[in-house]
Amino acid sequence: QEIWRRMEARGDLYRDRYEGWYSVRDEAYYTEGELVDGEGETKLSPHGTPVEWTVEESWFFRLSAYQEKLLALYADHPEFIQPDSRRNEVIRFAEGGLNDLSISRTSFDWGVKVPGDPAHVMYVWIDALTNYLSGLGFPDDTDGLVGKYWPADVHLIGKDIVRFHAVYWPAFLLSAGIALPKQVNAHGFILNRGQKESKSLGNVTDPIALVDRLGADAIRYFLMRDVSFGQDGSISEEAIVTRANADLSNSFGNLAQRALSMIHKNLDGVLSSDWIPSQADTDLQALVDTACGAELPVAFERFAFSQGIEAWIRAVFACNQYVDEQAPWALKKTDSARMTAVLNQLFICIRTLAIAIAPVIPDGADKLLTQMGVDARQWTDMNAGNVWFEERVRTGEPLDKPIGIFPRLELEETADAGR
RNA sequence: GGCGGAGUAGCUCAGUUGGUUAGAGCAGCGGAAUCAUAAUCCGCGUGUCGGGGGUUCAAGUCCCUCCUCCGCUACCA
Repeated sequence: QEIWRRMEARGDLYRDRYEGWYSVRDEAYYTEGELVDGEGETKLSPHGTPVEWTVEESWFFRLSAYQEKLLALYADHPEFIQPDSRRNEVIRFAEGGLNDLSISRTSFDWGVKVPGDPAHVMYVWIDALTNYLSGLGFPDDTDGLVGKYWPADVHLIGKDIVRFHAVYWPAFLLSAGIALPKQVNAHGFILNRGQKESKSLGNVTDPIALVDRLGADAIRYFLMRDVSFGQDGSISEEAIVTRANADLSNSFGNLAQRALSMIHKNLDGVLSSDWIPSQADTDLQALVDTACGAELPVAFERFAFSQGIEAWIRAVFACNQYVDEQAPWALKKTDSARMTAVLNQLFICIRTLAIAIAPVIPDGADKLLTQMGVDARQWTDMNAGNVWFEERVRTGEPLDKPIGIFPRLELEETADAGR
């Protein structure tokens, strides 16, 4: 209501009659062109619901007055709408002319009352979008939440609601004299085997059941790794299992398992800093540090999750390669000092890898680091040298026999592969 | 209809402002190794870069046109 009052004070609200084809079931008006012919003389909405010519008193927002301001905003702040393809769409839409918005209804009474006009309740755009602010307590800010969290860094939304967030919402805020969010970033849809999920097709995935079968880590990893953020992505159980087994079980999980096992068996689980790194060791650590401390975070910052994870998995590959080249199981008989160096070096790298990927697979990363005896409080100093390692060595806590963190996933035998 | 995006190896995709023999992962084939979750490592790709035409010394990368798919938006009647 406060925002409403501010917009009204600005002179951007006015009352008028609204008439048009209205569908009670859809709670929406349609233009003549959108209607389809029904039986006889009747008209139907695009969704096939009945419509009738309705005349209603309604409050309007002068969206038309904000066309130029919005276009200037898009031009001055290219990052306001991302990705570029969506930005383009919005600009074209705004250039095509903005009509004033009907923002109140009298046909139902549940909802936020219009100040000074109790017969009207606010329509969905107003009360839904303002939740971003009212959820923080606005206009009251005794908790300091509004000051702390607004303006938002980014509205991360689905591509189907770009217009509300990139056109209507900033216009409302401009009118009410409130700071705009810094960015609206639209992601794509997840498609089931390339098809949009729908009730009528009966191909809706139950996310809870999927998590029960495969685990949240595997699904999160797949979505972040295989779906190019901003575009639609195709999902299937086979694809998730294939990806999780290849990267998490075979490459990363097995790397941890083989390294920790050797530390447990050959060093009695005891870590040591009493070794001098060779060229191969420092090379490996540099590669891992660059991937985890620079490439991944930089990519994540730009919402390029798949690219960030790609850098990470390359570091995992490098570690496996290192293990094979150094062959600590052979060093065990020939050069136990060197074996100690190799295994401790691996321990250091595995920790870095686990911390870097923790946002994507928090459960597995947490289990692994706990198993390694790495204090969760040390997760943040990924780039602060190896101080943590000295501390870890000093504790003298031996590693127990490691337990596999990412068991290979199996597809359900049941031949529901048809769908 | 208008505007925009996409069409690259069996699959999922990368390919900077046009420039050496077009790349990665997965899958597949061959080999090594045996510490490890039958996991790992090494080697192996003759792809009409959607079709056709053009510009250029040189085009997946620019221009024209056509085909297919997708998104946003409009409409004569």
